[in-house]
Amino acid sequence: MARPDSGEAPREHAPLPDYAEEVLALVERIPPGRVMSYGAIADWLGHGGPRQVGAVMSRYGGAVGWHRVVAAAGRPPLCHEGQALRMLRAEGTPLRGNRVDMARAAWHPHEDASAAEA
DNA sequence: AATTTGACGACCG
DNA sequence: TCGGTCGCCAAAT
Repeated sequence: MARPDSGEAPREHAPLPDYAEEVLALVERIPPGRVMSYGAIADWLGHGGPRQVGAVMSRYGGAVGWHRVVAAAGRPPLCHEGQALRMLRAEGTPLRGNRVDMARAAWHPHEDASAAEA
């Protein structure tokens, strides 16, 4: 069984679309208590768009912290918002009613390489 | 190969 | 603040 590929995260046994690998890899980097918007992910990847990120999450999001991905307005996925809000709250994510306080919870990959701030 | 979908974003009223 | 509309771009059918 020769598999020339190595180094990929064994989160899925089947070959994922290139875009899905990038999205899932970034979603898994989101620390607890923080969230990222679909648009922010697409922007960080440098290509695609918020719709593409959402489309990937709908198919493969179940393997990652999908609840840490919210809309730019701070509202979690419309399909399971109650479920997501509960998990976000359990992680200590700053919520504001049924919406995430993006002003405090918005995370960016750059922060991970720049130590923690106040 | 073409069309439709999709866990959205920004804009408008 | 809320609801409706158009646009985006890759994946699935």
